[in-house]
Amino acid sequence: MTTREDSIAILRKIGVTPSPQRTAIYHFLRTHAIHPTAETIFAAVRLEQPSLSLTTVYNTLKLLVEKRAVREIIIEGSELRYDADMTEHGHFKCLHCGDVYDLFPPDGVPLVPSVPGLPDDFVLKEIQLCCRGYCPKDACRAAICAARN
Amino acid sequence: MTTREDSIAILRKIGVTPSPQRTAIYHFLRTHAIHPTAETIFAAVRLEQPSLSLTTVYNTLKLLVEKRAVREIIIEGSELRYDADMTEHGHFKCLHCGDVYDLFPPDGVPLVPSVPGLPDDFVLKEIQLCCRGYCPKDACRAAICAARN
DNA sequence: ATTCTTGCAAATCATTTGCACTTTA
DNA sequence: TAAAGTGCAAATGATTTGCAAGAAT
Repeated sequence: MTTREDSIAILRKIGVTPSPQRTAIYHFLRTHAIHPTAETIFAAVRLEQPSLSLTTVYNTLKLLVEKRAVREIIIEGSELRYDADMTEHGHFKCLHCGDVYDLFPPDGVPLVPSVPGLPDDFVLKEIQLCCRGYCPKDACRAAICAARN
Repeated sequence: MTTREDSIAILRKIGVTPSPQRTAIYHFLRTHAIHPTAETIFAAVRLEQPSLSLTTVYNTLKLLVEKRAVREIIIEGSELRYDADMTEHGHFKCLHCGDVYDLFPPDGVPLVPSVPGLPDDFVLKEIQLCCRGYCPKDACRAAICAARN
């Protein structure tokens, strides 16, 4: 489940005091798998916590990333996005509509089975896979031809 | 070869007027596979062109990316890096020393053989693969244990 | 002479920092 | 009441934009 209680329990487990702000931010991330930016999180959580500051959003995100409860993902330069789903998965960004999709490999299949060209003496800790292309929406399919210029 | 003449010829071929600034920027990228930031390029090219402005570096990079002569790569958030090598390859960043390595798959092996979890009706245009871990340098290997905290 | 290219200065956007205030243990 | 957490305002860093001056066709 993904109740607020669960989110609080996880925060406690990782040694983060579940203040109202932190709880709201983390719970928002857990219930909205939309890879939000700090700004998006701020706008959303502010609705229930009008006194919330952007600084607190940044502080909390930094803390959660350090505690490995949240992952920073890079989909395009210049802004970081956040994801509370720590299972291994990649991302796909539609070049037309801009939507970002999660790519979950089927059970038992690693996201990247092996990294071609990585020498044996390198120690791999994490993989970021981000693909770009066109999603199946009609408008986006139509844009494929237009992009061939 | 990677002579200045070659760089100029490529710029001509893609319809970019090879001004001294553009030529110097593009040639720097072609001869320094170090994934430089705009700032790094600026500092380097400025040595031979003291009047060069950072704006011109950004303008030129944007133009070269549009013309697909250069690729924007994202290795960590907050800054874009540039790469004139358009062959398919990934990157590996050492979490200890910060060095970025290219990952060239052996001949005939695709960088990512298939993307697990990508539905058939998505059209794939490009893949960015960025790995993190520890490189084989002694100091970096030693840092692996320290990181287990 | 018109268009392209450059470069300065100012603007913008995401993020961080310094510090004072508030809350909590 | 000491420590932790929050939030405002200012600072920073990367990039973009507006615009005037210079170079090229």
